[in-house]
Amino acid sequence: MTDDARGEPRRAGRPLESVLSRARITTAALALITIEGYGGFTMSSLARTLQVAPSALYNHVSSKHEVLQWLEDHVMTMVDVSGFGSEPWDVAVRRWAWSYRDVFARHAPLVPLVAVLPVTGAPETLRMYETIAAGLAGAGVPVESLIPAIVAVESFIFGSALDANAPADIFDTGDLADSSPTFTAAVLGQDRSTGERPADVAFRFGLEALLAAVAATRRGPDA
Amino acid sequence: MTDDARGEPRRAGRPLESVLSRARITTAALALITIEGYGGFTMSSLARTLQVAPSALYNHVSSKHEVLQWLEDHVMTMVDVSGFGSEPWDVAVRRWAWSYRDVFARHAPLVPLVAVLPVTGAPETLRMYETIAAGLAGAGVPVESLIPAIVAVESFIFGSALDANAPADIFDTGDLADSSPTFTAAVLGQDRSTGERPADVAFRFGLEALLAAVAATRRGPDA
DNA sequence: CATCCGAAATGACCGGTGGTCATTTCGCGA
DNA sequence: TCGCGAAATGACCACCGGTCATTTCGGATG
Repeated sequence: MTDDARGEPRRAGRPLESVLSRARITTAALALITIEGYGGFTMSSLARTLQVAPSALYNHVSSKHEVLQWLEDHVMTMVDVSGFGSEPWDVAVRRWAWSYRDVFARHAPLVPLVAVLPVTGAPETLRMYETIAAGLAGAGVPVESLIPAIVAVESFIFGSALDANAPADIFDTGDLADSSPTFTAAVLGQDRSTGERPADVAFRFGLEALLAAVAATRRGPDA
Repeated sequence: MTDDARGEPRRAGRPLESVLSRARITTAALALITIEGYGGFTMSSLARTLQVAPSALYNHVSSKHEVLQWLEDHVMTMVDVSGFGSEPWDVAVRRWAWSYRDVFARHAPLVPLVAVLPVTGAPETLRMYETIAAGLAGAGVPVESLIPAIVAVESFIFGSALDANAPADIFDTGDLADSSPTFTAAVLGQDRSTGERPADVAFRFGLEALLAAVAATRRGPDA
């Protein structure tokens, strides 16, 4: 064959003006989900939003799962990493973690995906990881502790994001209260003096615990 | 009347007295999932396993979601709480937490359900909570700290169960390595001297951090 | 200008899903 | 003996994600 861009990165022929693209699909998906929720998010509804036949989507996307992966990577840009570089490391981590949890509490169905999604093909997610890793490394966390620390905090965040969607009466023991006296007492004995949601209290407790453990791994700026 | 001569002589005459029941459905569901995985678990396949028409299930169950909730409660009995009452509190919690994570790593699709499932109607789950609460209370954890502590540890376990299903190369930065030097170095710099899986290293790190925080809330037996 | 390439959109179509419903099948108690 | 009612049935539904042969049409080529 000649060099006329058969498989060239330069598009040989660009006949139709890209009605569909990763960015457009992702944006439309996010808009649709924000309005309708994940329950109403189907390939048909997404196509309808884009003024396109459902099957046209499959010229740009290999599966619905892939759309959700794109969406996940986009959602990750909403996580607040602004503390890194401008604040003490622990303040930055707190701001990041709370924001991270809040964002994915609003997108809980994405949690099982992001937990197993390779960073390849998720550039925004990787960008966030780089920011966190650099921030922690700069704070003196040794290289070999970086990944375990990040994964542990992240796992806690994912679980907490799911938990944040639990109904308020999740621990109502109802007519089984007799068979679980200690637990029932614990539910009743929660500190309700601050107006904080129970899920937030638990999140603070766990986050501070992890923060302390990360702090304990730190080495001074010199060797 | 065309239904006999089906190999099974006692096919007919079974309509009364519990051909289907919560226990039977749950057991069959677990067996089916153990063999086929969650991908192959449908109401049709479940009904086939039970030698019953799919619609017959709906006389005993209101939705597939409910079947999964029953299953979740049953799966909870596989979590090892044997340490409570026979071992020091921290040993008991460690055994429980590792077992809890392992069980739900094998049943990851149930994690988003159990995270928001009210304990009412999940008696086995409640039994476990009671055991944990009593164990911690007996160790001196004050009542008002019980729920936050349990929820925090549980959230961490759920997130870690999802994480345990991540592919080994999840952090492979590939051709984006240049743009994420610190993170890439961290991935390469993981301590591989022990043969432990990265997910296990992270889980240990987080669990010990939470354990230390729980220990810090303890009060002496008096007061 | 006439031609043709090929990426992208189309719409019919597929197998399978969870779920509903009118109907039938009996064991059992009156 | 007979009818009640729990339980199983099978046809049926709307909708899902996904496939495929076909059509459209902008733009590069000569």
